[in-house]
Amino acid sequence: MLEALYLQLSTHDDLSDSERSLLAKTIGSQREFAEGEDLVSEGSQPAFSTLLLDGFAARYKYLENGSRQFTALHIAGDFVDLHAFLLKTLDHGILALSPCKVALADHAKLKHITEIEAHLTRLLWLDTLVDGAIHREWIVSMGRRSKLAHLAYLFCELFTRLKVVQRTEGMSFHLPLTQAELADVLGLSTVHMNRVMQSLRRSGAADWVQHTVHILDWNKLVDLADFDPTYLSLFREAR
Amino acid sequence: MLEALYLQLSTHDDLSDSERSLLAKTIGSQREFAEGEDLVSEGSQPAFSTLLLDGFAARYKYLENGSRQFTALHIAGDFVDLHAFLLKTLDHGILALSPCKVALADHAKLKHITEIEAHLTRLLWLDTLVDGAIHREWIVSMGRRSKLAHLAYLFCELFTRLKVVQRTEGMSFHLPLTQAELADVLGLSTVHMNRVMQSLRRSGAADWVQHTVHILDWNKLVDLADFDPTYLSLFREAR
DNA sequence: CGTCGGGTTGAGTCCATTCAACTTCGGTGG
DNA sequence: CCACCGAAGTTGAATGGACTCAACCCGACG
Repeated sequence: MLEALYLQLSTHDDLSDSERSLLAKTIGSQREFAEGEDLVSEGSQPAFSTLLLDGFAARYKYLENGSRQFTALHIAGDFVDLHAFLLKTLDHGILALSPCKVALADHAKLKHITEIEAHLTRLLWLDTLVDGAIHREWIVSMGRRSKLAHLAYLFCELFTRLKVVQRTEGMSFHLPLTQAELADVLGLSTVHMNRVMQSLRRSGAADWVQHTVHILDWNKLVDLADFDPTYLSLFREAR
Repeated sequence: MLEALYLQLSTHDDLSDSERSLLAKTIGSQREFAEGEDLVSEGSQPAFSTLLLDGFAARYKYLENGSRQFTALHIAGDFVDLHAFLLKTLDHGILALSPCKVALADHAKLKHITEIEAHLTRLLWLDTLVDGAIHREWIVSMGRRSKLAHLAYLFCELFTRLKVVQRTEGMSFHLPLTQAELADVLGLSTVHMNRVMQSLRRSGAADWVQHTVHILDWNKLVDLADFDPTYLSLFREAR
């Protein structure tokens, strides 16, 4: 059940059997959410953190004027609100973009891990640090990349992350969003999102049909995006 | 010497004397950097983390086309690359925007803290989580706020953070950047940065002369920015 | 006194937005 | 069975925002 989490953590460093079983004991009840439901709502102070077992979810924030911005996309194996364990109050909501299966980890048990298992604590900490590294890349994309490059970058990142948790098929992956939702990732209007997508299609680097992204020319896509996966820390090292 | 760090950490939760002295023992040599120098260079694998004691610094990333984006601004008391302790390889550089005084914390000693002091570990972890929360707000600003609102937001954030470490004077604070550097924060051209700044001045909410920001009407600035400081976790709570 | 970095201004172009219309497709009820 | 409906995608036209390029101002400094 926790395979995807194990895959993610063990990409960064060795994960011992005792650590795996401690994690398993920390994870409590399982739950399912329908597409469009909030996994966690804005401003809440949950007593547990949510581990995404399957599906796609997004962190979002609404502004006064009603516009919405996604600040992160989450996939299987992501601890979508591990940070709430210490932040206490969640400053954003988390939305299921597809049907989602999740498991809940009690904050008290997470705290217990920090008391007795320093190495596992560091791995969980690292998990939130990679999250931050992804945020930084998004900032770079929004500030200085062209919209086409930003989109290409997003596809590179998602493909790389999904591959870690074995959710790719060849050079394709499932991406069950609408163009309007993607627009809220890139900070675009839906109309322009549509045009940027057409421009990516015309480039021949990738395509997106029936909720599936097909990468037609990886090198071209990486080149368009100026993509460098270093920030994902995908190498095993003592932490 | 570590006053600013203590001020920041104790904003989130009580910081005991023994924790303070452990931190003090962790911090090694002090160093000074001139404006324009790199505190840490991109792609490096430092064996220590850098605590900013005084001055302004920025994390930056260059793209292939030569454009630059700042992904964070750092002030006194910020552990500018605490995350490098676990990420190992730094995916970005850190630049001194003013003369900077820093202190270095050996990674081995930080690791030692995680082995013996769970509560302090959580506070340091939290420090990096607040960092992430700030990133998220920047993403929202870049994606969905108007440029004027984005600038107003930045001033609100900086004022709030600087107040914690007692670097404000009344409703003013020192901000030793050029407009070109601010443009690299907001993701704008220098020309447009200049025009947005004029627009902010005309609004009467704030002004920026001789490297000093004067907040003339806090409520109006907050309103322009749609600013809510929750994400900075500025309340003391058991963590 | 000349130079240089930083700030400011104007003009022209291109990018992204809004608004509105139209298509396609799957679902649903008469 | 098919007519209708709504959600998602696509297109066109007009507006306004942001960029580039270029010029110019100004104060600090050698």
